[in-house]
Amino acid sequence: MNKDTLHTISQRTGYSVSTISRVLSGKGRQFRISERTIELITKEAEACNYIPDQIARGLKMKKTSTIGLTVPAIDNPFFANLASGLIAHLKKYGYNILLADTMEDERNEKDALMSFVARKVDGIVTVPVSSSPDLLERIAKSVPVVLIDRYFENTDLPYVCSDNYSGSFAATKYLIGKGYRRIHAIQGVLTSMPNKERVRGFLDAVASHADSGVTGTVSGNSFSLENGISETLRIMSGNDRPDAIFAFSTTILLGVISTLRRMSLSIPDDIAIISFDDNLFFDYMNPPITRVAQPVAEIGQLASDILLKMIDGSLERGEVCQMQIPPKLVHGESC
Amino acid sequence: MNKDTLHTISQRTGYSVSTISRVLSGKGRQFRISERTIELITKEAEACNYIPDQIARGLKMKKTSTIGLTVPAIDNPFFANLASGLIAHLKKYGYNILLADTMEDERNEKDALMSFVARKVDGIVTVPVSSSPDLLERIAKSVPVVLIDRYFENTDLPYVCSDNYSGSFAATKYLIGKGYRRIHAIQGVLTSMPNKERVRGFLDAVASHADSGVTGTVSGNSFSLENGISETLRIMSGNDRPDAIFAFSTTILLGVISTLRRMSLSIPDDIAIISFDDNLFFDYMNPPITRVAQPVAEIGQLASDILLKMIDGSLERGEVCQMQIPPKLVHGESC
DNA sequence: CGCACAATCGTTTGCGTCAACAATTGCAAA
DNA sequence: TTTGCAATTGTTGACGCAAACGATTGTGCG
Repeated sequence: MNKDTLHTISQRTGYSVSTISRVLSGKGRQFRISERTIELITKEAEACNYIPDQIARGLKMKKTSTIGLTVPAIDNPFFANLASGLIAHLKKYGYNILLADTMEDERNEKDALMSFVARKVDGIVTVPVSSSPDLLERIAKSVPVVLIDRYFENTDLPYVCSDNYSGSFAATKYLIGKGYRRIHAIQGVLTSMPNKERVRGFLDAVASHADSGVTGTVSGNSFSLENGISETLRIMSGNDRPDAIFAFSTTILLGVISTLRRMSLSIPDDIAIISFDDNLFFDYMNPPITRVAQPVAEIGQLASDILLKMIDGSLERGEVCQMQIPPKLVHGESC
Repeated sequence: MNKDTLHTISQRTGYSVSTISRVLSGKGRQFRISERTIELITKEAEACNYIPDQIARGLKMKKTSTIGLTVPAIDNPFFANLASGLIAHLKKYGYNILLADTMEDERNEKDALMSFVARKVDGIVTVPVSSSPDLLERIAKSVPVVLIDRYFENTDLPYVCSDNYSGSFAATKYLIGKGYRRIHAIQGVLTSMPNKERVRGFLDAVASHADSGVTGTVSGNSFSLENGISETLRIMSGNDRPDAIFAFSTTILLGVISTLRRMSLSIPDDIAIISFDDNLFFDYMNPPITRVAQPVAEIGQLASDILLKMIDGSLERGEVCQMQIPPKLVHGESC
C-alpha cells in the first residue's frame, strides 16, 4: 500500500509527472488535459491506491494542513472537551491535530512549541502553562497562535477564554442571595490569569454586600485535589467555619467533598458548595453540584475560527482579538 | 524566528551546507570537523535560533518521528487517560502525536488512517471503530499498527486490551458472593469484542452458580447514557426486578444511577450496582462505585512498547503479539 | 623530496511534489 | 502556404535536508 509516487504512475502510464500531478490534484480541467487522459490517470491512481505524500507536498507548498495543540493535561475533562471540539471543528477544514500534553510543565511546553514550529504547523492553539509570553510572542511572529483559557497581560496575542470575573461574581452573588454569609473560596495557581480573575470577581461580589455582614476569605494555591483536601481541613477546623465553600476547579471540589464527607458534614445542610468548571458527573453526584460551567465548546469553536482567519489572512496579523465568553451558572442542589 | 536554513547559515559562515548539517546534527566529531569550526557554527545556529525543518528532514529520511493515534471519543475519560499515557510515554522517545477523534464513525476513522499514511507516520495506535479489519490490515503492511481496547478475531494485528472476560467474571462472582441472586447486566455495542467478552464472563459466572439459584439476564445495545436509562426503566418496572445491576460502561452507569434515584431507590440497600471502567469521580459519588477498573496506564504503556519494537525492528513483522491485561476490582460501597 | 594518509571540508544528488516556463500538435483564418 | 492560437502535454527547477562520494590541504616518514 502506498508505495506509488507520481513518478511510478508516470512510468506506468507514459504521461509526465506533472500531468499526473495536475490530474490528481483536480486541476486537469483547468490545464485542459483531455477527458480521456484524465480518466486513464484517475483509474490508474485508484487502482494502485495512490495517496499523495503530504511530507513532500508540505515541503513544496509550505503548508502542512496541521495545527498544533498544547494542553496542560489531556486527562482533565475540561481540556479533553476542548480538544474534542477543536479537533472536530478543524477537521472540517482538512486540518490534522498534533497534540502535546505539557503536563503543566514549562519545559514540556517549550519542547512542544518548538516541535510545532519545526514541523511547520499552519497554526497553533495553546493553553499556556508558562508564566511568560516571550516564547509564544516570538513564535507568533511566524505562525498564527491563539491562546485558550489562560492568557497574559500586556500582550496582543489573541485569546479566547471564559469571563472568569463575571462567572465568579455571579456564583458568589448567588450564594449570598441564598443567604450564605461566611463564604470561603479555595483558589488554584496564584499566578494564572483565570485564578486572578476569579478571586477578583469573588471579592468584588462579597464587597458589594459587606453592609449585610457578608465576609469572604480566600486561600489555597493549586488546582489540585490535595489542595482541596488540605484547605478544607484547615478552614473547617478553625473556630470560624464558613457556611459555604467556593471551589475554583473540579479537582479542588473533589478534595472538598471527600473531606467534608469524612467529617460527616452534609451538603448543603451543614455547608454549601459551589464550583467552577463543569463535568458530566456533576449531575449524578449526591447532591448534584451547582457550578459555573465554562462554555467549552464555544471557546473551542471561537478559537479555531480566529485561527482559521489568521491563516487565510482575513484577520490582520496586528489586529488584537481577545474575547471572554460569559460562563453559565448551572443549578444543582449543593447550595 | 526560524527563517534560517542550512543554506543561509552556510552563506553567513562561509562553510558548506553539509558541514553545517553535520555539525548541527551532532556528527561534527564523527566527521572530524575541527573544534573551532564546530563552535563557530554552533554559535551562529544558536544566535539565529535555527530549527531544522522536520518536513524536509522527513522527506529525506523517510522518518517523521510522528505516531498517529485514533480514539472513538477523546472526551471519554477512558480514552483521554489512554491518550495521556501514550503521549507521555512516546514523548520520551522523541515522538509527536497526531490525534484523530473518530467519533465512533467508520468514515472518520478511514479519513484519519489515510491521513496518517499520507503523512508518513512512523506508527499507528488505534482504538478501532470499524467492524472490519480490512483497511487496518492493508495499512499494517507498510506501517506498524497496534490496536487498543477493541480488536478483531481472525487477524494477526497486534493488540493490547484488558481481559474483559475475567474482569466481568470476577465482578459477577463478587456480586454473587455478596449474596445477590438476580443480576442484570446492561451491555453496550453488541458487535464489539470487549462487549462480547464481558457478556461471556458474566454468563459463565452466573452459570457456575446456577445451582444456588443465581440468575443472570442481559439487555441493552449501546455504551450510552440513554441506554442506561431506558434499560433501567424497563427492567425495574417489570415484576421480576433484579437485586443487582452490572453496568458495562461508565456512561451506562450514570444512566442507571440517575434512573434509580428518580425512582427513589437507594444504593446499595434497594439494589446493588457494579460497573466496568474507572473514573476519578467514582470514589466521590454517594455511594462510591464498585467497579472493574481497566489498567489504562499499563495498556497504553504496553501498546507503545510494542509499537516501538515494531518500529525499530526488534519485533518481527509476522510475529503475533496480542495481550490481554487483567483488570482490577476496585471496592466502593455500591454493593 | 615525494608519497601515504590523516584531517578537514565541499559538491552533488535525490526524497516526492508542484509550478513556472516551454513545447508540441492541429486546425482555422489570412 | 503561412500565421495564429487553442488544445494538450513536457521540462526543469526549486523546497530544505542528509548522505554518498570527493576534494583539498598538511604532516610525517622513508
